[in-house]
Amino acid sequence: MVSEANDARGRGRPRDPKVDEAILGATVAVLRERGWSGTTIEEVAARAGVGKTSIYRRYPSKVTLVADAATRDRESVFPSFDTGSAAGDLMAFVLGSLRRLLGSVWQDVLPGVLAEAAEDPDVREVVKEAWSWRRASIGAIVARGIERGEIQPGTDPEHVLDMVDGPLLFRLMVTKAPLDYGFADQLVDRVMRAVGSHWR
Amino acid sequence: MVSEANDARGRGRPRDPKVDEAILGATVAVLRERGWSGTTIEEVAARAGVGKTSIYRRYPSKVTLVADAATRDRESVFPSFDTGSAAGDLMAFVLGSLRRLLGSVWQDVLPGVLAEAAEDPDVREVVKEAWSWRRASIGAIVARGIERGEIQPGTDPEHVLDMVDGPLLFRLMVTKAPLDYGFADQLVDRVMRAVGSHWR
Amino acid sequence: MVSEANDARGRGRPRDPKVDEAILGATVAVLRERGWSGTTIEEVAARAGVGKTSIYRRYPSKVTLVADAATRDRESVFPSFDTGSAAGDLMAFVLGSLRRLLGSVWQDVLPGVLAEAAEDPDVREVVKEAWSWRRASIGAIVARGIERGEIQPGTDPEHVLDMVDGPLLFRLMVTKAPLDYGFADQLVDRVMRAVGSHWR
Amino acid sequence: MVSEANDARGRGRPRDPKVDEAILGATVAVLRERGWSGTTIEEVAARAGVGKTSIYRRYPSKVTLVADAATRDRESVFPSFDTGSAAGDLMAFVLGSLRRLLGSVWQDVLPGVLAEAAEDPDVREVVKEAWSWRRASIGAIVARGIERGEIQPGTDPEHVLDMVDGPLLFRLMVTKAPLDYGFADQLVDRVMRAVGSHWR
DNA sequence: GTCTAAGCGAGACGGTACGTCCAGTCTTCCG
DNA sequence: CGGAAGACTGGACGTACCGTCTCGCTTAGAC
Repeated sequence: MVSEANDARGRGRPRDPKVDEAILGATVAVLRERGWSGTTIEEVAARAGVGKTSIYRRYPSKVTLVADAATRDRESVFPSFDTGSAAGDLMAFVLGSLRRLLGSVWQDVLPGVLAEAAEDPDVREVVKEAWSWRRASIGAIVARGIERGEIQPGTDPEHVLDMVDGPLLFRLMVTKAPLDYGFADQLVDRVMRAVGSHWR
Repeated sequence: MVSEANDARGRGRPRDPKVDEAILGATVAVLRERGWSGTTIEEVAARAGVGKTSIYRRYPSKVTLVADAATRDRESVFPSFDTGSAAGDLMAFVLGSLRRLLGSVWQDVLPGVLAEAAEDPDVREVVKEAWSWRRASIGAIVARGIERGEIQPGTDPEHVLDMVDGPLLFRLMVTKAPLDYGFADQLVDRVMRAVGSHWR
Repeated sequence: MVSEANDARGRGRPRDPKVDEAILGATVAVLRERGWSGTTIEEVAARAGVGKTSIYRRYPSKVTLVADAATRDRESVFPSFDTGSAAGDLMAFVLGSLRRLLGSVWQDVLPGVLAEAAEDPDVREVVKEAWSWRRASIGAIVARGIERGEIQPGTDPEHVLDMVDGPLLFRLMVTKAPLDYGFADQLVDRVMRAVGSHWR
Repeated sequence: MVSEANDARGRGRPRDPKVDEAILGATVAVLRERGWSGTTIEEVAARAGVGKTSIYRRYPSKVTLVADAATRDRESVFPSFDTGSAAGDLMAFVLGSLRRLLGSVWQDVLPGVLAEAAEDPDVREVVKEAWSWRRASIGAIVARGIERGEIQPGTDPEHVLDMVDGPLLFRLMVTKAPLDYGFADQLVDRVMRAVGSHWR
């Protein structure tokens, strides 16, 4: 997400990668102890031992900074491996998601980021980008499932994403219901009932 | 949510109901044209021709004000009538939800409110409260379905809520995918496959 | 110079005179220990235990704040009393001026204020205002001198002001030559030679 | 004032005189359209098509840059020629001063430079240096006048400088009264009355 | 003909202060 | 005493420059 091809190799002093690191590190630290709304650019800058300018030069807004920091906090992406069955793949994906989510700052910042995204199209773009790997993973799982005959041909991966991430988000942001193994199990069961060829 | 019972009938000048109205009206107007984060108590007060004090006397925070205003914007609650079948009841519920949501300020306001709720337990309480009628409606639908033998006994209404409001929220806040008749149809189909006794 | 008729007696909380005092006091203190350019609104606010807003509400700029503070620092105006002779009056005026100037913050801030005045017409107005009592004093002295026959009729007080404040300013800002009794003596002598009827 | 002797003739690339020119030209331009305080090193650099470093390599501060630029803007120094009488010499000097002053950026820049000088001893040195030719000119005029018997022996040229540059500065910075022929005439008259042997 | 120190434009760096905006509270007067 | 007005403290915002520091390059005298 760092983007803007750094190999512009334009003239002038190049950006110091240590500063990049310091900013992201400080951002994660502040997020952890102050939460989304308690996080200010000012404090991040102070904590990173960096001028505010150096942050604004890299990120146009708090939300882009935080999104980048959260993305890097843990390597949020994990391999979508082939377990041999669609249900297995899904289970692995859901459990992996939960594990990463619960351990990272994403859990704290997601509501704030999504709120911002609702108002700013640029942020929306960032969010979509950040979600694309999930879309891709589900797509792969569904494709393999169809090949194996476990999932109905013509199944739209987007709907599967609705079924997986929808309840997850709902619990995270509204009901605060637990995101545990039982939840994952039910999720997989529902998906397989909805799009499976001969589930149970 | 209109604040505490006004019939304290204490001494002194009673609250002016015109002020209540002016505040709520101005809040909705400002929300519509500035969005959640662009809405400030200051502007609402100015627009309503009211002192900031008169707002703070009624609402402890922006989020409670907005929640009240949004709730009244359209009567967001609607009766959950009995259509004769579980699938019909669900369809009615989902379509009603969509109709109310898409026409009201809730749609603009929800992400912001949920973000606030993630950090402030008081707000979380408000949100839970605001969601309770949906929980109740789903509960009633499920109960009738079980009675009729359409829905598996022991079905947890909470899971059904996950399946209905989860994707809805996900589309609203993340993918911005359409919330239309087709979506509603799929939603109902999935729910019935997941918890129906002999769907299709 | 506080101006803006406070007796608008409009509704709303009236300005707190303690805040006025705190601001001016802090300004003088900061000026003394940091000098003109080292004085920041930020520090004045902090020192006064006052929000920056409360300063900006009263003064549109640093220079107006400082001008007001300096004016009040010592009652810079002093009575122009009648000593019986034009030379005596002038001497009293010059010595009084020196005494007040050297003891107040004016000495430190004058260059900065005048620099600002050179660029901002509003500030120029403030300066003119602040100088008007000197113009008036000289005017009175000249008038009395003409009456007594000591000063040539038709003498323009403005020129006398040139002769008095010009060298004073020049020494203060350029040569840093001493502003002492000898200087005052010479000043008076020159003025009397230039506009006196029969000096020496 | 062009900075230190360039004939160090050390190794390395010599300074590009085009850069010198570009900097000074841009400085004058920016001074004219933005005034003293609106002039920033950053803009001068941009306007000159030059790196900030190239300016800082030549001038340690804004004030030295500006002083140099202003000095070169017009050849501010002019010969103090012998007109045959002290009054004539003085008149020539004053009129020359006015002519140079009013046409150059000095007029805009002087207040700012003097304000800086009030706080920074290094700048004060620069100012004193810049004023020395005036001191010298007046000295020469006074010396010739004494020789001719027109000016009282023992007259301190410094006082004459007070009487000439004082009112000039005062009008320039405080009263904004006109600096015209009449003013010059009065100035000369006053000086001659104050230090002349038998004026009129 | 290399070497090499200095100059060059560009622009990132840590900082500081700016003036603005809101939050939520407090204080006045009017009805 | 309720309500409107608006001043209060406080703190983050995003901007603008400061003066310093790399960068990769050019220039031209010294070797």
